Amino acid sequence: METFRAPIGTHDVPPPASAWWEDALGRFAGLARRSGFGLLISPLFEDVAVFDRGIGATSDVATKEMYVFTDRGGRQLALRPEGTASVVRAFVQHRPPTPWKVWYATPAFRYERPQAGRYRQHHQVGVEALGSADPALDVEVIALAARFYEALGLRQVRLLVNSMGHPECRGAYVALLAQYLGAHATELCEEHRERAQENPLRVLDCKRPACVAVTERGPQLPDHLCEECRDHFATVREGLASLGLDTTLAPRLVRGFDYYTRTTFEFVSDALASAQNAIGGGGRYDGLAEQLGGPPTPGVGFGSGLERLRLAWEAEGAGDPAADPRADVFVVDTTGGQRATTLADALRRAGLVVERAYDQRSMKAQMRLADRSGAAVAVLVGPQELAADSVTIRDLRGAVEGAQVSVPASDVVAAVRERVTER
RNA sequence: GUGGGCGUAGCUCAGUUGGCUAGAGCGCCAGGUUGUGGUCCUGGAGGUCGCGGGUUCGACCCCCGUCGCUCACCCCA
Repeated sequence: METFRAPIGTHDVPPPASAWWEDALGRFAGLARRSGFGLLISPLFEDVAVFDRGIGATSDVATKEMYVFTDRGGRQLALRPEGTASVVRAFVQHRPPTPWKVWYATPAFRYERPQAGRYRQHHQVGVEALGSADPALDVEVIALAARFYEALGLRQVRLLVNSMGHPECRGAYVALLAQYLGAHATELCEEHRERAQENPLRVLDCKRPACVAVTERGPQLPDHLCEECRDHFATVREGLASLGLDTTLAPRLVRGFDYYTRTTFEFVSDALASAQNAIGGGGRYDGLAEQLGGPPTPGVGFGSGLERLRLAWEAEGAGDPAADPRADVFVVDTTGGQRATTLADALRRAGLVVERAYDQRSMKAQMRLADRSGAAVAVLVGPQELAADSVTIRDLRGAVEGAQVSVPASDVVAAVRERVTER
């Protein structure tokens, strides 16, 4: 019989490890809600042009990493490779009142070779805020990410910031950079020797020593911003500082999507040894709504990868490994299981976490399962209890471990609750 | 796309210079216990040694191919 595996680059998160995901998603939802972000549900796939025009048709992600397919109606669609473009598409489609603040949790798909902290399907949480250019919104978005990491117990996180200016001052800088790179073309790495003029900003991102040596001595983005962009960036940094959030200026941080303007930022985990140490990132994208056919609308947001957060969390030893969800009570029934069905239902309706055995197992086997379930008490039903319409409640843990008492079946919820809340 | 490492039980792994019915721990199941868990003792189930081909009297071991996992480059979460 042929066996199947999850497709290359994808993975399952079975329990108990998935408990961490539930916890992280819950914390993120709470933080977002308290900051006035509402949940946006949107399709996993879009017209491929949403991403081409959104993240930039020349970007690596758009050119060679997208899962593109043609549906039965001949439409060219793509699985979302990142979160922002879809959100802005939804904004343009619905034209909600601004500021429009939404959060999301979504898988993202990129066709690339998997390695540590990199998958073909990964999962992101993020927020987007459209309709305001106020630097206070940049601060709010970045702070939300920082508070999320704190809430997960992460400590070894650094915040890198940069500003890419708006199209005009960046244009002037890019021209300057192109000229500089042209003069030093022979010193660049092999890949960029030819291609530097196509997209000069990309060279800033290159980690090869040859390129780094050239770009770190060349013109720096933050030094060439117009006055407005310079002020905006300064206000963002001051705002972050006022919240106790330290920033590291990263003048060559440009990130891989073309839509960014002004503020860009990246959170890196110093606990991750691999090259994939960015646990979250984002920035401003003041021209993106217009790119997608909407009115000129400023926007800012971030996305964070759950798989990498989990890796960072593990690397930091930030918490206990996910434990099995503990049961409150385990129902043992040696009379066939019908009583277990009704007792479990009653106890669950009372809000307790209830487990039971199946397949008419022996008393010993059921008690062993009860013990391993972590339940504080076992509710036992045998022929005697069945005849008397009672149950035996046995304490499995704590000071009174092993003690047991018989109660009428009608009192089971109260009797169990009393013992469970005690622990 | 390119390169390195690795594929033996559900999991983590041993397996000698190629040589007997391929092992251990954990987990799982049963018994020791005339209704009662953990610790302990005993027993049991479970493996086409990733797959295909080759060398050999003989392959888990050597060779080739292939698939998968993993790490790295590029880029990103």
